[in-house]
Amino acid sequence: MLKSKRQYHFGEKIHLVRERRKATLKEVALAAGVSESLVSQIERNKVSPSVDTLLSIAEALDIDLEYLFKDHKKNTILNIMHADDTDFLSLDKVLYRHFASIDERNIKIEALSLEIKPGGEKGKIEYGHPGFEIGIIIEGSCKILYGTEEYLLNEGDSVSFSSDIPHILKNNSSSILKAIWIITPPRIFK
Amino acid sequence: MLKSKRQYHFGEKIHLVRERRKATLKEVALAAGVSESLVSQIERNKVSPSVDTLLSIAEALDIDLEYLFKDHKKNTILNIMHADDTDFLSLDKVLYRHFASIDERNIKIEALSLEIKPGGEKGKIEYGHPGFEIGIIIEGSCKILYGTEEYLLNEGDSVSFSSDIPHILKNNSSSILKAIWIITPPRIFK
DNA sequence: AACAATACTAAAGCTCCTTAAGTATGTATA
DNA sequence: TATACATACTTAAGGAGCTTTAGTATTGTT
Repeated sequence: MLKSKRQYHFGEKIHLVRERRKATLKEVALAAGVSESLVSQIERNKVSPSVDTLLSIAEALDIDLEYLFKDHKKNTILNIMHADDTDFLSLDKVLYRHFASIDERNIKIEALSLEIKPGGEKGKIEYGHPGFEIGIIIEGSCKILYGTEEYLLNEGDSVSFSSDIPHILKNNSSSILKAIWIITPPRIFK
Repeated sequence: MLKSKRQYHFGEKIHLVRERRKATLKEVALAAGVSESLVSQIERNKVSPSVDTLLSIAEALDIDLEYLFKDHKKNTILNIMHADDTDFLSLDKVLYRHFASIDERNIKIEALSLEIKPGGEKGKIEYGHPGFEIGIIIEGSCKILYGTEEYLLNEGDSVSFSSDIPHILKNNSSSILKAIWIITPPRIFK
């Protein structure tokens, strides 16, 4: 039987994060409960660590697991979208306006502006979807139905929730509602 | 020396998926390139597999890594913060106002409102920090310095960037700047 | 009963992991 | 300058435990 080729390498990633955190091998080893030497060997891909070891180190360095396991080509640079050339999607009484989004390290976040005219609503009460959302009311007021609950939100209020419970945002007032919505993972725009 | 306590158990999850797929130990072992015996031991938590082994098996069974590693004690509920009882932090000419944040499934996101008075600035040009940010200008205008570059942002503009390059936000105008800022991982509030 | 198929167990081999010692660099002291 | 000391990381050898091979147990089929 031939030697097994190691498929997965985490060394560079761990080393990079450790450098950014300005942590020493000793510190990481202590926090992870393993030896300093082992961390060094792993960073240089001398060994393929056990799961327990890898996860302990990831925890010690506060590394997101998905970052470890996905190939990711970085070099994210600054990205500006000006107000007049943002994508937008208008349906019925709701205007979605796409802002910036993050799609790195498998962290996918989307921020968008949301305008709902009086009588309009966003979302469907029938089903939820996996993910999380944050909403910030910039102007106006609205009601949010979350599962069987119902809440009133006014200007300056914010809300965060797990999307897998059905949720719906209703503008029953007589003025327009403006809000910023943050969604992960992105759903509206691809 | 005492036995090391194993922190992470995947046995049940792997076993469950294998049953659902109606696959035998032998089939999985073959596809993963490991022995049948090993798969059996892992499913019964007799051993803590190496990363290579675990990932090979996960691949063979087409298991989503997130499913393997996340604790699913999900009971996130909706969380509302009203405008008048949000935390805030005021320093010099900058007002931070904490909004909602997400801290689930290893996704940590923080949204906050940012107000910078004329002449004020946020960030330090000396160093960056790991993470990503999204900014949306609600009112006013400002300049953003990113590495060696400099950009002008007006009302309605948005910006997204990797935080590990030094960045600074300056309000050189004569009116207040209001913005929504989204940060991951959170830094300002713990 | 005989046979095959699947799952589990025991012992031997191989890899990870630790301990201990080593190198390299920088800093302080005489 | 020389010496001593401290910090950060690497290397080597032995022990712990993952992994394989081989064998046993259980179940179902003809």
